Amino acid sequence: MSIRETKTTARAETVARAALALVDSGGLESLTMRKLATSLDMQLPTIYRLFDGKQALIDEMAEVILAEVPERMERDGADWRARAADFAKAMRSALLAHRDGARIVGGSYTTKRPTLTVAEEVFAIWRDAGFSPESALLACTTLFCYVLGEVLEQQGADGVERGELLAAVLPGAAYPHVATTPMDLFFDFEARFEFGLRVLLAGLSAELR
Amino acid sequence: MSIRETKTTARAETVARAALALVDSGGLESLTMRKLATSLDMQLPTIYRLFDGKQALIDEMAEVILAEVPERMERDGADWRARAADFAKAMRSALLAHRDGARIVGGSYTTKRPTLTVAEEVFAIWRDAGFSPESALLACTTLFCYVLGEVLEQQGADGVERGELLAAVLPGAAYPHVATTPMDLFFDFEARFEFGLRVLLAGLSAELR
DNA sequence: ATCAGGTGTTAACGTTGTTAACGCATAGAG
DNA sequence: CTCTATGCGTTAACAACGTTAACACCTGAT
Repeated sequence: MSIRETKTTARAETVARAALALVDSGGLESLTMRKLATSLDMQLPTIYRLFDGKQALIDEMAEVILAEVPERMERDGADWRARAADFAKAMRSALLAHRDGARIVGGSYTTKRPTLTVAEEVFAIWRDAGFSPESALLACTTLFCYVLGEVLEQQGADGVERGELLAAVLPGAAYPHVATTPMDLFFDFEARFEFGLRVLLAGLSAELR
Repeated sequence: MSIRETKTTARAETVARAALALVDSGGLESLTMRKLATSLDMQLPTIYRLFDGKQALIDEMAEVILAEVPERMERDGADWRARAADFAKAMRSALLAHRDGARIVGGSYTTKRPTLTVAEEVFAIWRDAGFSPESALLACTTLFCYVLGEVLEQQGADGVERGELLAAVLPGAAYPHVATTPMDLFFDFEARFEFGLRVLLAGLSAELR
């Protein structure tokens, strides 16, 4: 029955949200089926009645994260470049909104409604701009992979002491170029994203001609 | 003593290579300290004398993967665009050379010699092309993150049945743009990478001016 | 010959993901 | 109203995992 089906998935979504809260406070490695169960005042095997296993849980968590992407889009630009930038920023902020968000999304593979909704909206951006269906798909995957990789690196650097990297760079005789680059920028992830997004949009402009 | 130090790291590298062989045949989740020990005919705690824990092992594996990047570069182009493409292809093939290679590299964070060697060589590409130190760094991180994200998606799609995705797309009334895009291209990762690389290089050309 | 420091081994601890088996309630059929 | 079947929650347990303490060994310097 359709009503019972939505009821079940709504429950699964609640559990996935609780799992995300656990990850937010302790990182992905701290996510445990037992902790999740006690945080929800339910018993362990009850969770296995909602998900086929831990990976299915993580897939649902990825879905919850991606579902926030359309909500974070502003859609105020008519220009396709503004619309694409809008999407990229929304996806980035959705991934950053939860600790290890990029690892959760990148490690799962899903084909449910939120993913398709995002895909539909993003395809429209490039189709409206005049890209061919093939180029629109490729533009979509390129931007998606870049944002995913960038946030992955940012969230992976969270637990790392920056002095460690900067100190390793100091013995500069062997690495002259490394020694003369401003490594503070390496940790300025806003600047990195701004640069990468600008470069990608410029490249896509060239592709359009 | 320096000799003893290199001796130890050479042993650690051997163990990391054996771990990579295990991952190659069974995926990253199948990597177990116990299996690794028996595959090397050594006892479990011996491995803990070489690595502080499983994450340190994975860091070393990432280092082994990245160490192959310079070896895979051809360095036959004088044009900075050819050199940058050379690096990107070398990094991609190094990540693809081992199952879950992108997850291993993306999930670890290291500052040892192979990483710095790669960084040095890649920085040189853009510095020689006339980029400022800041732009060279940002160009490097942008390209790195894109390649990482792209390979991550490719290797994540390995275990997925393609018909599943294509079938999910079929109920096309709700998703007109999705339904009219050639989804086979989604799994043509060579074409995806070629497109993304071209776009990035075009965008970086624009940045140079 | 003695002693110290690194190397390998045995055994175990606490946790993890996952599942089998059982009891309960609730709803539909007679 | 009674009987029955179907789904849900609970108890208990399994096998496997990462990690570490304790001990035995061997080698090389004093």
